[in-house]
Amino acid sequence: MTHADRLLAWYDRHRRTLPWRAAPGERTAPYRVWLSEIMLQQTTVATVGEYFRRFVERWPTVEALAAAPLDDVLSAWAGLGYYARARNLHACAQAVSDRHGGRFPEDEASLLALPGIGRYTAAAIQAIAFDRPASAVDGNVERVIARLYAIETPLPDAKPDIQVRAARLVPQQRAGDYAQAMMDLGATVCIPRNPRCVICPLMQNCKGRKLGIAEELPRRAPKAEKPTRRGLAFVLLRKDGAVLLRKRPAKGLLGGMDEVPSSPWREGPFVESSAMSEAPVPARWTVMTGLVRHTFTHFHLELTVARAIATTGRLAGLAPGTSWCELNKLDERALPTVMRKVIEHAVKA
DNA sequence: AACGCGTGGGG
DNA sequence: TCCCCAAGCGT
Repeated sequence: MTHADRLLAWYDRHRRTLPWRAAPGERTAPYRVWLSEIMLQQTTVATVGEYFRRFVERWPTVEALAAAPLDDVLSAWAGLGYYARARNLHACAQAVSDRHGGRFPEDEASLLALPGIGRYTAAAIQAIAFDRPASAVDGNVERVIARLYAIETPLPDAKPDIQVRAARLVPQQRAGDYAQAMMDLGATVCIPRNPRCVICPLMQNCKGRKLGIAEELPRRAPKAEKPTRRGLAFVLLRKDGAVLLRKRPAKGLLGGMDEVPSSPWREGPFVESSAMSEAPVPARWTVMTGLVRHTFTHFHLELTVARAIATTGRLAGLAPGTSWCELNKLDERALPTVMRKVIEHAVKA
């Protein structure tokens, strides 16, 4: 019995039902495979579920998604993080509609040419949507392979070796099930801490287990410490319960998303009086007690929050790119989580 | 080829 | 409270 046979037999018994997963023996439509894979990049299954359902209900086809305004896509994506994914998702939908007549290509080169589709996602789409024997190596598979072969080289240096070994195991038959089985194994059995080796279908083959070092693998290069940036966020409220928002630049951190105005976020000591000079409008700003803390990929953020009530006279001439949004309609806006926390902090206190 | 890029849950 | 890390990609 080969590695793939053992894994597929396990998968047939333990296959999970997921929103994007077709019934046994059937294929998920390429649009759904693609959409779920983009959402699942660096994001947990539990988080993605509801977003996936909302997206496919609102945009049932790639052409519908391509026809949507980018801002609608960003709003629907709000909270999922890594917002470049949403921008690329939209661009990719348009490319598939325009270049490929609304059908996803099956070959690796064409897939890799689409925005937001890299090595892993191209392989996952080939395998899951088209049952082609492509090797999809994500973080789960890296862990499984590193343990299976007791690869002691730390990531990311071990990646080429892992890629080669993973590719050698891919079966010609049931490639889609195999790809999902490897990821499921990593997500439910060969987990980062306290791996459940005793129920693992590959236990007999696992060199890491034999050596007693499975849980320590994969080793990783030490990561850099995160600096802390600080700033002052301005929540301007209208008496009827609306808040002033502005649009962030199209690229970079939270690119294309909405935010409340704020002073620049900088490392080092926070000087409230100088930050206050960045206020979007002259008003009686009240500095709230407490801080809003948020951690991004590469830095911690501590925002002090100032609040003011807008007087009707100065509402008209606000800077371009700014707009009012009623507090009960914030869900419809492209507000990242950090900004929801800021507004909540300002309103509830 | 490093680095920039979000967020939430678990230990 | 903190650290880890998750179905990675673009530059």
